[in-house]
Amino acid sequence: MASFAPPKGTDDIVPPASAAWRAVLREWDTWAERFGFGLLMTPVFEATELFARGVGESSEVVRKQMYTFEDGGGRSITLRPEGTAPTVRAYLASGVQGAWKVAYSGPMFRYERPQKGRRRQFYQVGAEHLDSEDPAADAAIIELGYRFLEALGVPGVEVQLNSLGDPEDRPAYLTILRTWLEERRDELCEDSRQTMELNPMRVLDCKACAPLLADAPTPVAHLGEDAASAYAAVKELLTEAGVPFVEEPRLVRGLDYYTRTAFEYVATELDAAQTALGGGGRYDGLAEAIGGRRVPGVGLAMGIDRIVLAMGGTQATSPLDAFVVATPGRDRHARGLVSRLRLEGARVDIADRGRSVKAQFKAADRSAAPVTLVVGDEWDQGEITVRRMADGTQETIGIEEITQWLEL
RNA sequence: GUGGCCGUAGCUCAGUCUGGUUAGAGCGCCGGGUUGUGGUCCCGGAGGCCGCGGGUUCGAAUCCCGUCGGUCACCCCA
Repeated sequence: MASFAPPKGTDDIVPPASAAWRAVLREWDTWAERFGFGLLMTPVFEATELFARGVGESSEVVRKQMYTFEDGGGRSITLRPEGTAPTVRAYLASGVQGAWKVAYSGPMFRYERPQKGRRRQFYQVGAEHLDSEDPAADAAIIELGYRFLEALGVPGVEVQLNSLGDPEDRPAYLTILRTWLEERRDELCEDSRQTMELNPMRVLDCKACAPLLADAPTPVAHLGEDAASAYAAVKELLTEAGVPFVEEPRLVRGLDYYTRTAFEYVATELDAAQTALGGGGRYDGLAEAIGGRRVPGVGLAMGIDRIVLAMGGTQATSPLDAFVVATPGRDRHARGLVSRLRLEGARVDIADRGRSVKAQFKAADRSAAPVTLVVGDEWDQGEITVRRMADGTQETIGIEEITQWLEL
C-alpha cells in the first residue's frame, strides 16, 4: 500500500476536528477587525537574510530551526519561522508613512523534532502595530489577544508580563547579569553555561536552573527612566481595560528583537510542554536591524495548534441546519429546494443521487443536522415532511413554511 | 540534537515471549431485511506486501540486524 502520510511533523487538518480551526480563524478575524487591524498577507517564504538579521543570529530559531534552501536563481530562501520580521519588511516595502495596524494568519515553519503541540508546519494568528511608541499600543495588543482567547472559551489563560528595557539600558544590565552568572558558573546546568556566552538574558528562562535564578538580577529591576515609565503605563492601561496579568520578571522571549514590553499567554491547564499559547512584545530596533529606518512597533503571535489543544475539543455545534432526502423520482425537486435554502442563508446538504432513502437518512444522521427535510409525493401538494432527528418526530408542512421552521 | 515507547484491516487492538495449514476481533464503511425513514436489531459484503530491506530457518507477523515512520518527553518555542 502506498503511503499517503504527510511529511514528518506536518498534519492534514480535516473534518470534524477542523471545525475548531475554522472557529478560531473566524474569531480572530472578528477581534482583529474590532481592534482596527487591517489584513496583511505576506509570502510564506522570504530571503534568508531577513530572519537572520531580524530574528537574530543567537536565537534558537535561526541557529537550527530554519527551513532554508536555494531557489532556481541561486537565492537563499527560508520558509518563514515567524510573522513579525516579514510584517516589518512589508511595512518598509509598502512605503506607508505613520502608524500601521495589521493582522495575519497562516502557516509557519520550524525544523524541529515534532511532539504534541509542536509541528514543523504550524499555524499562527498575529497582529502588529507599527510606528507607535505609545504604551497604549502595547496594552491594546495584549488586550486583543486576551479578548480573543476569552471569546473562544480557552480555560485557564494567564497573561504574563515583563519589561526587557531599552537597548541603551541593556549593556549596563548585561554586565551586572554576566558577573552574577560568572560567580555561579559551577552551579548552572551545562546548557545554561553555553547560553550564557550567546545570550545571557535567556539563561533566566532555564527551568533546570530556576531555583538558583530566583535571586538573579532581572531586566525589569534595571530599567532606564523611559522604559520604567512606559512599563508602568502598560500595567496601568491593562488594569483599566480589565485585563488581568501577572508580572514575571524572568520572562524572556526566544527571539532576539524584543525591547521593553514582553508578554506571554499561558494555558495553565495544559501540560508544561504546551502551555505557551502565544506571546509577543515590543521590538523598537527590528526595522533598523533589517536595514530600514527606525520604526518602533509592538505585536503578538499565537499558535492555533496550541489554542485548539487548550480548547479541548469543545466544539459540538452542528455544521448544518438541515439535510434533504429525496424519495425516488423527486431528486430534481429536492435539489431545487437545496439551492433555494442555501440562497436564503441556510446550511444545507444532500446526498449523491441514486442512493436509497435509507442510505440518504443514514447520511443525514451522520451529518449531525438537527432536521431532515423529506421531498416526496406531498411536494405536488406544496408540502414536505420535516423530521427532528433527535427524537424521530416528524410532521408535514407547507413548502413556504420551511424557512420559518428552520428558524433562519 | 538527545532519550523512552510503538509500527498487524479505514480506526482501536489480539496474535509475537514458546516460529508451523487459508492472519483474527470490535468499531467503522457498503448493501439487504423495511422499492418513503437514520440512530437500535438481524443477515451479507468489501477491505491486509503483518512499515520497508536484509539475515537465520524446511518454514517468519513471530527470532536477529538495519532502516523508515509514528508518538511522548528533554532542549526550545507557538
